Amino acid sequence: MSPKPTADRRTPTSDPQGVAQQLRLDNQLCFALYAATGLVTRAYRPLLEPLGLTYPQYLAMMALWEKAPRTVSDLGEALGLDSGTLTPLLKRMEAAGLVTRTRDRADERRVQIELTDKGRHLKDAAAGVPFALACALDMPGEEIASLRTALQDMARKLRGREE
Amino acid sequence: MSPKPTADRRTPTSDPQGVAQQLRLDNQLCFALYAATGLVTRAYRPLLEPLGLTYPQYLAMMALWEKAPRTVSDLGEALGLDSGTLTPLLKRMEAAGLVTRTRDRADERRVQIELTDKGRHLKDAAAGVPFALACALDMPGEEIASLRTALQDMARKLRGREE
DNA sequence: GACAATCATATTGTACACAATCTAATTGGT
DNA sequence: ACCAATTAGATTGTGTACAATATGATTGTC
Repeated sequence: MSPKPTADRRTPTSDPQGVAQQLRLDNQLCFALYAATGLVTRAYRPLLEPLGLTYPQYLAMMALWEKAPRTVSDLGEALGLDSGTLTPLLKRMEAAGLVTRTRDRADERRVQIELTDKGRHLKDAAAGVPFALACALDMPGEEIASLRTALQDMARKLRGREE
Repeated sequence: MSPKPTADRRTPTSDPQGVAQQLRLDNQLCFALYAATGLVTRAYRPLLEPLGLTYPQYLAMMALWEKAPRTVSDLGEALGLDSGTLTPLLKRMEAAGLVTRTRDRADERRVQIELTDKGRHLKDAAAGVPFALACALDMPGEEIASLRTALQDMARKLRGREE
């Protein structure tokens, strides 16, 4: 526990104060992000299970509640996912009776995703989810908002680099 | 573009200012987190590919560079992952020659994960990764640190609820 | 010392996630 | 009209991620 100058902890690489600290898990923003995402996903699970949704499906439904019908690629852009992820996800949601997938007559390459009545009505059942999760987070609203803004700013910077 | 009082945007459910706003993707901390994690993972990919590591494997290696040998469950606790995820991941890392997996003689239920020389030396090659990613983030160091702290605080609260 | 309970890991099944590739349809230039 | 380039989805293969279950070892109790 005492950080004495006696070198009782052998550092495999000669590294007084550089790389070893840089590569510590607890010092990584990326790991904090990774761990937080995993925990949030797990916090959603019991809330979404009664609705028959997984967490990515819930995000897709939110995107569709905002705007539907819309194409697969439009949805993919909103969620930051590609067709390899969305196609099977949407097929499962179609099998669950939440959405329909129909080819666009105007451009047969496009597939339009539309909500079914069941899918639309699920919004009412989902209305309590954000509040329930906010309770689980147990953070003041403004703290949540500032964290969200910081993450969105970071995302904007990363998005700018990839195009 | 003009937010006039004329109701030109029909809201499917009667919802003047409540659920529709709550369920908007852009208002969700969870989606900001989800999207940011995906983007960060993608930002790491080109940096880790030369090392032959995926992003979760890189996290596992960081945990092992800090402390090895350690058991699968110990590693799982550090990373927030269960054995169902770690076992195949560690087997791939074993196949890549980075770690060894050996049963503990004292308690045959345990599997000790140890770094190979190749795994240990990979640390030197990984030394530049955190800096390269910090450049990609293009954020002042103190902003990164405060974001990391905020995420760790949130994680602590979520972890407290599940035990 | 048998034996139930517990613990550590592995296995199985389902669900994301993405790179690479394929197919088919549209568009643009000639 | 033709053909190259582009675009939209689907498919395939690899790699996480977790719930549920199985297997085998250890511990506690009698």
